[in-house]
Amino acid sequence: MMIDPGSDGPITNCATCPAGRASGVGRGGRCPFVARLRPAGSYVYFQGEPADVVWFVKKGTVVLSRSPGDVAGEDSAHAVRRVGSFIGIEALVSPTYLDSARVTEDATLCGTSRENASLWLGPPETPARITLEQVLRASYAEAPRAAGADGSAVQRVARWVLEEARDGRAPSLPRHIVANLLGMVPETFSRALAQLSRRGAIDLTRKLIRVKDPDTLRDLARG
Amino acid sequence: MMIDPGSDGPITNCATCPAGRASGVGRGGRCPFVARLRPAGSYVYFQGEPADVVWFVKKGTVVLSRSPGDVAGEDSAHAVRRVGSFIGIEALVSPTYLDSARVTEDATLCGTSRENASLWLGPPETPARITLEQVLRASYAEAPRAAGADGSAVQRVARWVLEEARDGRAPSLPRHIVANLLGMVPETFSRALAQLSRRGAIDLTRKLIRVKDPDTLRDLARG
DNA sequence: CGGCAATTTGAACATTTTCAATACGGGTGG
DNA sequence: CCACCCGTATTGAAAATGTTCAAATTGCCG
Repeated sequence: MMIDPGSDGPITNCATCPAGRASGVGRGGRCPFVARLRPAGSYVYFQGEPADVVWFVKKGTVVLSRSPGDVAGEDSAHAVRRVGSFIGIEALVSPTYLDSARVTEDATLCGTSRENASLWLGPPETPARITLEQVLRASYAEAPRAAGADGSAVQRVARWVLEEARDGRAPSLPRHIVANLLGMVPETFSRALAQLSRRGAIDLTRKLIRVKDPDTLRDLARG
Repeated sequence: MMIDPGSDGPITNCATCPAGRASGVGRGGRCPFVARLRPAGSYVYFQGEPADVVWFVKKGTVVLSRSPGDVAGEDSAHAVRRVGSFIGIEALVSPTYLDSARVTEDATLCGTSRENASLWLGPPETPARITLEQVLRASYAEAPRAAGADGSAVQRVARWVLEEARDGRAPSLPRHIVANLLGMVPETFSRALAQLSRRGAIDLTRKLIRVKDPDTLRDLARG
């Protein structure tokens, strides 16, 4: 399907590739990324696999999808990556891939191991690197938001409680904001919380949510 | 509202701050970021304003929200940023802020101008910087997805068509993937497209979507 | 103690999803 | 070159889910 023709300008040459240029290709530098062809329909990696390779898209289109919890069917795409994007870059901050990547248009991808990517990025503790890592962590922490896209209100709320309670966070956020974050109106949020409470998964007062029965909660989160 | 107490560990000292350490504070370095106090309820910046300052959260909580199109009311929060996060970091890749940032828990924020931040990050065209910039661009390109959170199916689809057609992109994505991206089932996507076509906003064939009347389309996107 | 704002509850309403059936288009083999 | 087949996209009607609007409740603060 197309929306007006319009071309996507594949990158064919390391000298015109941002990664290549940053590596100093042509000025004696060497780029650690090596190109591979991937046909439309193939998967580059799956959610949950060890994140061993970082990729860069030189040509084609890749769709990222994430399924709440475990390994994915092919549900819930959440982003499209085209020429000039890194994919699997979460390898820098996560031991496993956080989503699955599927080629939807024949692609040329340049890949390199996590170690080489890390070397390539230069010393840790430099401003650019800590910033990069923080930004990556922040993007991928938005997992709940991605999960928010699908599932019933009760499931999303259950997932959110699980997620937030896991690291003992104390959001102190007004309910209507949380509701918003989860993509629902405050009334719906309230009802969902009430249901979680009715089923015995949480203890609920107006000011505090406490996990009472994590297993039940997990069940409710699953559906 | 809380989910179990649990502390948030504010950063009180530049020597324990990632940004401070990366700047070499204590080893003769100097961190360009300077601290400011912000009370709960205040806004740090608004969507659409010139993005002149990059912030780092040392204490407190900030909620990011984005409204499709123009300047925001306080609708549709889409992310929470806590201690250790950068906010307004889109300043590096965008002339204006892409969302509004509102403090929800008294905060200490360290800020510095875009220029200083850029200096601080080191020379452009280094691997870490081009990677950072690419990742930022990718995160913020997910705007359509954020917009996806609210509005009716027809509105979201209209917005998507507008967005994709704007830069002449040719996604060639299967419909069920696009539908997914927009947070709806393929059937709903199909119906929405049919409606857009019925109202004369687009030309629709099974394989191609062409914008026929951008104004009508914009109206439909607005609601 | 009274008033205010946030939250919860209820019932009608609107939208989206579901499930099932049909149409379309591209590719294959005759 | 055409008929047939298969997977994708579309349409229809019923059911589920979330939203809206209005009213009642709760906790906080003066």
